[in-house]
Amino acid sequence: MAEKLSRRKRKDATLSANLSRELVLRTAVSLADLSGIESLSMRKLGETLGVEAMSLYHYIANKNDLLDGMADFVVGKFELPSEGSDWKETLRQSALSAHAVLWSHPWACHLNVSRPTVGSAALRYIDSVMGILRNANFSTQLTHDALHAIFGHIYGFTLQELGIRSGLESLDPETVSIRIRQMSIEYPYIAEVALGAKHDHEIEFAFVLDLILEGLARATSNGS
Amino acid sequence: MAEKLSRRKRKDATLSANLSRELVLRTAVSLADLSGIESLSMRKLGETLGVEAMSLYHYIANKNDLLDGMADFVVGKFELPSEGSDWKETLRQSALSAHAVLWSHPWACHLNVSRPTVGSAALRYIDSVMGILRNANFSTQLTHDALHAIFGHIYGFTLQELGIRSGLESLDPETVSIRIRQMSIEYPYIAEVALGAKHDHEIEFAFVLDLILEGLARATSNGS
DNA sequence: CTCTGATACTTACATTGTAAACTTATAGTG
DNA sequence: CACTATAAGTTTACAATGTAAGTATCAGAG
Repeated sequence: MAEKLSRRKRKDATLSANLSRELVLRTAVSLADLSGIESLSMRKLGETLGVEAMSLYHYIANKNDLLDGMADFVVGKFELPSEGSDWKETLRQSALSAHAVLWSHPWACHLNVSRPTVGSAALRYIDSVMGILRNANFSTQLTHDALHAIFGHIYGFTLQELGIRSGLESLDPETVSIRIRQMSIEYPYIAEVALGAKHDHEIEFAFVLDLILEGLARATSNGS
Repeated sequence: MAEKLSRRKRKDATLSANLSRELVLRTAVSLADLSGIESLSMRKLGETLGVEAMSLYHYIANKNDLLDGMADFVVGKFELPSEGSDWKETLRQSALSAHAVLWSHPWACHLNVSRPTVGSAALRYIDSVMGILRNANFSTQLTHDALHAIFGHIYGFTLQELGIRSGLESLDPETVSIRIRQMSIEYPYIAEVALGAKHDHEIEFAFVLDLILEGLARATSNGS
């Protein structure tokens, strides 16, 4: 008994760490931003919150729930398309925002894409985009296809760029140019394009996005 | 000593399990197909090969190396675009093949997209696609952008469809229609589109693919 | 025969998610 | 006021994982 009491050495006051689901999620997000999602463990998360790992289970069901929450947290930052304006312009704007958000949380693409669960922020976003399309006289079918086209681009393209970025930042520029030169024998086109093309993820993202939006515009006018 | 000998109860003959990197990779691939990549452990892989986990390290450097190998193994099944024919048609064909391959190895998209390393099969594929584009008079810049557009579509779109598929197959149809009806209040457009649109991943994939290829065709004729 | 290298096994350890039982601190009730 | 239920946090424990380090077997070369 006395032993048990003596073991409780730390903080009688801090026993109320005043956690909340919100705080847990936000902390997890910044931890992931800082050192990658794969190194995010319950124990580390607890530690940065000044709490044991098990305490977190009062706010989240399990780690999957945490990851779901983080994913939806990020989606919640996407700028919603605004009703009433030109559909192409507002969807463009919104997609650019989504890309920017995902770019700043490199782990979020993977999360969103690798778990089937769809959070409320994601539902709201999807519904919003669909609303824009429907009100621009897209058929339900074309709305469906358009959504997939746009989301496919947002996630697919961003994932690629993130992969390239993380691949490059582990190498110094010296090594990169050596590698490219080595490749020029076996993979001539890759080397040529790597040397000849400029690299700007935002511009490229917008370029392909416009290409898709244009195509959709044409599909509506043909289809109706 | 005698103890050590007696402990060696099983198989004196099977000591030559006759493994190889190829076999290890292929087995890992079918294991992942069967029960998902997240449940693929070194111990299980060893077991299905009739070998202890540690023995595998003679053929692969570590688990990351195994995953890299698996990813590239799958990319190796993509049908290469064929030189000489119409660029749009051959790229279309090749992209459809990639989609089909990824569809049948649901874990491969994630692998390819979440690790920065690029295997030799991937390099060969990329170089091949770039060759087609360059020989169709695409500038290096446009070749670069086109590649990202196409790959972004292949991976982004397929990932989405895979997510939907795995989300649906964990629910019975009854539950799904109930869910949709529930959503119709808060997310009216989602419900409407879910009910109104047909679902065929191959057709949709091709639809968006054509949209991108058409856009690229237009971009070349404008640009040059 | 001995030596050597390849192949496989054994043991051991650190890290992970989380179940179960415990301890308080606090709020609400009589 | 005492009493008790609840919420918040801790402790301990366990199974699963990747893999480092060391050991044993055996084929072929000298």
